[in-house]
Amino acid sequence: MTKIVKTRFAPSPTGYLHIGGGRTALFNWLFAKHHQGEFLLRIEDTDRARSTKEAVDAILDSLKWMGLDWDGEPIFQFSRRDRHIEVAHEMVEKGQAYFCTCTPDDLKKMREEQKAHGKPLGYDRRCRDKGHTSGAIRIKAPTLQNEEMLIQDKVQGDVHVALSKLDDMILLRSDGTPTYMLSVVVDDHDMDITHIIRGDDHLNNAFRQNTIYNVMDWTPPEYAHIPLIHGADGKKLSKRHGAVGLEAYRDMGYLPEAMRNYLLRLGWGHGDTDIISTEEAIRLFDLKDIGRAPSRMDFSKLASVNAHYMRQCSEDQLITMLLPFIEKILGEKPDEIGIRRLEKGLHDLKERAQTLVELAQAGLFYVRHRPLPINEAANKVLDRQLLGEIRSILAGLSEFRNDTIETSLKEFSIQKGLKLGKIAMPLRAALTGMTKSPSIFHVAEILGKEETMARLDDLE
RNA sequence: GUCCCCUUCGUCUAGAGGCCUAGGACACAUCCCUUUCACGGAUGCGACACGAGUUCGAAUCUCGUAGGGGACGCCA
Repeated sequence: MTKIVKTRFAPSPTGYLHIGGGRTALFNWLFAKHHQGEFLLRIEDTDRARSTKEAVDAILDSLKWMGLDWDGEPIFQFSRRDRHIEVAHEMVEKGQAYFCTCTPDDLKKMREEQKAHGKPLGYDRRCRDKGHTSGAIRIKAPTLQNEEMLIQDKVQGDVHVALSKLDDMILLRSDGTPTYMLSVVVDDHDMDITHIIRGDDHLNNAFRQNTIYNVMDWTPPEYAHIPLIHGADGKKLSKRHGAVGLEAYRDMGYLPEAMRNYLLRLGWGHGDTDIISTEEAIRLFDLKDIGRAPSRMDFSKLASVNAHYMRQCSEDQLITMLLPFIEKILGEKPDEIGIRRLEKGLHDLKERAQTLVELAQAGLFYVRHRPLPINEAANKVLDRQLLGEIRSILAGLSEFRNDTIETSLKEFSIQKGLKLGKIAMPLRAALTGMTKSPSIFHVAEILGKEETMARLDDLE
């Protein structure tokens, strides 16, 4: 009988959810779903000084927005500290861990000396055999010469490290609180986590953590260390690359499904397919298809994926997502008439926007109150005399529809010996205040005869 | 400094020794469509980091070199 697959996402609540963290969460979620397993959320708040409630909320919000639902309640690691402490003492009793009385100052000095002599950095085990009975607790890392430890990583393959490289890390701080290194192992073990999928900045930690599994005689989980996401310049993603927190992407108007698709394809591939729905992703996801090289954030690709999902989205769903953005630009809630116009216009509008922000800007003229602000480019093409003639033609239409408007204005253009564009553009400027819009005949129909006339009259 | 990992178009990737004159997507360029902007369609630009080896044959295997990334905390 095989164990049920259990993964976990374990962010530390010291800030917003990083986009790389979002992808890690996504991979854990997909892997669990693929195997009909469980995906747990554990908040790693053992660093009391840096953990905040705000950060916890921000992380939860972002995960919810991404559509990554976890099983059960989030687990707060610090609440399990008694159990962690108990394990640390058990290791001391087993003779596999010891008390250390070195001060941070001592250690700093030690490291400086190691650096100065070009020696490998690491604790020199000076307290190991002193038999102290208080202080911080350190694990006794195996010291066999010429031996190595092997980790069969699902992404990185076989990775070997010489045991001599593992130092006696701290399990319990001198104030009695457990460290991350101890807590993760105890929690992952107690929670029956079968697969640890995390950033490859933790690859080295896997070896150190395995020494704890070994001492406790526990079976280590499977590891999958995924490469990090870099900025467009190939450097570690940081604030100077622009958006790093997931909530920033929400505010820039990206759709959750687009985000999932884009992040999935960053470092994971399935043949030539670029557009992969979440359902497909669950079906196809496999750790062996994760690449081993770090990948770079590409905003234009994200935008194009987003455009795809916006086009695919029903007008119904789209308007719900769009309204907050409209409201933000407008500075107030649009009225019912405006919303209805906008909704009708969405079908044509969504073809020409890549984000909800762009879509909101492009559709703003539907919800704006008269008189409409006219931008500079539009002002240049406003031929008031010609618009006057256009107005009288439109005024004469008994049926105010896309096709009747177009036909009448085409006739007019032939009559005047003008290209249709010469007529359509001033009308566009007058009705939208811009020089870019969907078919202006269609726009006029949606605005309705009354509003169209009124907007033309506003120009006089 | 020490250890670990990585390396196909600008970017994300396909590629498991002959199917590769290396495929797709995004970006870019040109053209078509067209009332503007988009969408759509067509074409183009463009990569196996380098050097040795193994082999009849290497993007694919081996070894070096170079470059990039990560880690070395009483942070996570």
